[in-house]
Amino acid sequence: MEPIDEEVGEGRKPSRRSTGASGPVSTNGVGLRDVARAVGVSTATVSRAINHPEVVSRELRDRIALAVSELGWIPDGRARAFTTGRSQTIGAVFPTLALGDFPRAANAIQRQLLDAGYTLLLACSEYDPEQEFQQVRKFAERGVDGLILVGLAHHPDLLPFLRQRNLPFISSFIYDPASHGSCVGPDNHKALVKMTDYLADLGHVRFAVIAQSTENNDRASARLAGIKDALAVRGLAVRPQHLAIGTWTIEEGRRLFSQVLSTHPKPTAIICGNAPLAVGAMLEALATGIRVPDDVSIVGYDDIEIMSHLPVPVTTVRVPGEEIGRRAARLIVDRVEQREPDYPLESEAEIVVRASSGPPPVE
Amino acid sequence: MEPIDEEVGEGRKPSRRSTGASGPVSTNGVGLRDVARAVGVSTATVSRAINHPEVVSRELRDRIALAVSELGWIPDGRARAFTTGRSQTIGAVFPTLALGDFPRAANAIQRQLLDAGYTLLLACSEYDPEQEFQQVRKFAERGVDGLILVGLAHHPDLLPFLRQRNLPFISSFIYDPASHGSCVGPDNHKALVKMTDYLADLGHVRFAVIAQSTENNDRASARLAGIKDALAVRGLAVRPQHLAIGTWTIEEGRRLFSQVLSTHPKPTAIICGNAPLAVGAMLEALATGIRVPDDVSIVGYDDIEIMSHLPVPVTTVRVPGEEIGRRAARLIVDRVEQREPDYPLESEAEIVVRASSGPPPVE
DNA sequence: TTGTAAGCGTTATCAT
DNA sequence: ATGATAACGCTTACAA
Repeated sequence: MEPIDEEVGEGRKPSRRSTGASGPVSTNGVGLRDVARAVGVSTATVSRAINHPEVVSRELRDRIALAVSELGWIPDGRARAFTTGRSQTIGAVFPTLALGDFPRAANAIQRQLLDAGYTLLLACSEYDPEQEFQQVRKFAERGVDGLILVGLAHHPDLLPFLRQRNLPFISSFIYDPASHGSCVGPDNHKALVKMTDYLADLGHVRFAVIAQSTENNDRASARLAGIKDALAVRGLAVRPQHLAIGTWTIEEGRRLFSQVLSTHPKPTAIICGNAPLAVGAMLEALATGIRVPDDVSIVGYDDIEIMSHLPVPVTTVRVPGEEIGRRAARLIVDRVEQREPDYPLESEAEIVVRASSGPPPVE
Repeated sequence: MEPIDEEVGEGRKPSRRSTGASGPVSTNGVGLRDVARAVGVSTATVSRAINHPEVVSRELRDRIALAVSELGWIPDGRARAFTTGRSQTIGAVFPTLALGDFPRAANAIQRQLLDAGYTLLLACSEYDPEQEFQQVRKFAERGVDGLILVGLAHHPDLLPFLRQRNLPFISSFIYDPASHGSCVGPDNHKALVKMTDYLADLGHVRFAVIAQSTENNDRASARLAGIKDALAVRGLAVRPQHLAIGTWTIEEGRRLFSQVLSTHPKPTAIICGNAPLAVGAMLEALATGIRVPDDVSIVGYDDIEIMSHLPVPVTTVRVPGEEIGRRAARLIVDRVEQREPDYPLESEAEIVVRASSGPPPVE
């Protein structure tokens, strides 16, 4: 009844490559063929039973499922990716994992992707467009189905590259309505307008800003612009000596804080461009006996846990990192699978008012 | 001179799959064939020119290189992975990215892998062996060449699974000489023996421990055991009411700190099992007017930046996360490529003494 | 509902 | 040094 390939198929021609146990292939040795042979059906049927169960008869489906688990067959993702042209893999390039909401978001992305049947490839650019591009090329070579980037500013060759290869991508941690639905995140500019307005409404007029470099960082730029624009509306501006640019460490925050506070006239409100800078500023104030908010108000960006626990809890912009991550993952998957997103892409950045901000000191 | 396949090869049989521009294939359309045709050589030669340049004549190599860049050919990683059985991909499963040295290590792994020509697949287990196993299976399906895990305690089916599929893996953030060179990290037990000895030598006898659950976490277990063993040597022990188990948030640290400090007799030294717990303990002490180290000494684990910047800088165990990450990456690559590691696998955990620890108060 | 067989892009063997 | 070609494991159009 099934003498079909008794000789042809029995000992599937020994591949020249299968060098035995030490060979590169980790596919366990059992393939679709083996399952098919065990059940006495064709590989096509087994494949269908796996990928389109509804189209295979119940009885066969069960026997196949049994054989699969008995033989311990696991689909070979490499072969699958090869034949289908899909790797079920998404690449993400973050500036770093050691800052603000990035770790949270990365986590959320990965979980969400898992649910959608995808796996996350992760890399960091260290805020260097060159590195980002390199990572993206690497990912493209690896055959990712889509990419999650951070921000909209990239290496000049990056977008052409992606376009040419027809590789879907989205930008995260930024929102720009102009970008036809491929952005997910907060409107950084708006967020800092809000924050600045809040401080100005308290009566502040001399603002200092300590922030990370805006070079290659459109989120940071947008935030700085938000501050300047909000001030401009009121006829205010940040004096040059009140603008200090640095990195994203606590130490830097301390340094820049004392730097801007050693000017005359002193600023009465200090806006920090990221969480470590804010923490550093706060701790430096504490250490040097500067009273917050009586002498100076300090506000930050990113609501990481420490912000609310410092001796003087810090007013900050809360960016919903997890939500952004989840949405970024959904969005890229939807684009890859040619579905329209049916959820909001702009994440509300919220001002969390805590004890570190108050009216300016009376002069 | 080259009429060879004027008709056979000219229009490579239109694949039934090439559905045109919207197809799933993002391989840009240009394949090795096209390069070969353009140069007038066989695909084999082009392949060789790419992978074993030394075996191709200089002249041809150059012409091929030219054609490659002109046509914008990029190797199709999926096809490559398929034929070679190697995906040049390493999977890593971390408990979380939002704790201690994990982000740093993940970063370092990724960089190091890049240098070695590999790409990182990253996932989180949330300290759940079930999730970890699921992620590992996913990675195996995706065809990773090797795995970086954290710790030695895993789902019971995990190791058999990896062994059966002959998939190389290493354990990180832990050191166990017994595990024939597949571990890289600090000896957690030894580290806390050191720390406990340090405190005991200062004169402490009543130790409290606030730490995360040791369930499914052999690093945490080892640390706890280290404390207990070091104390036992001196005939000391942690009283039940001085042992508080929780998670890894600052808030939890505050809660557990006040919990153990509300006992009688009070502990004079508090060992915190991770960084957020230590930060929380420190901030709670500060907030409630408990003097550190005069009333109580507080020590932590992991030397994240905030530790040295709190109003009272925290004595802690410094684990070289970046070094661990780099070594983990090198080690797994070496195993995959069947090389012997020629660098140390044990990372020294160092006690960083700061102001938060001192002699116990005189009674 | 199931089987047959082509084809995915690359690598590597073998022959030249 | 180079070319012809099989093979990798799976999916899917088409035939039955």
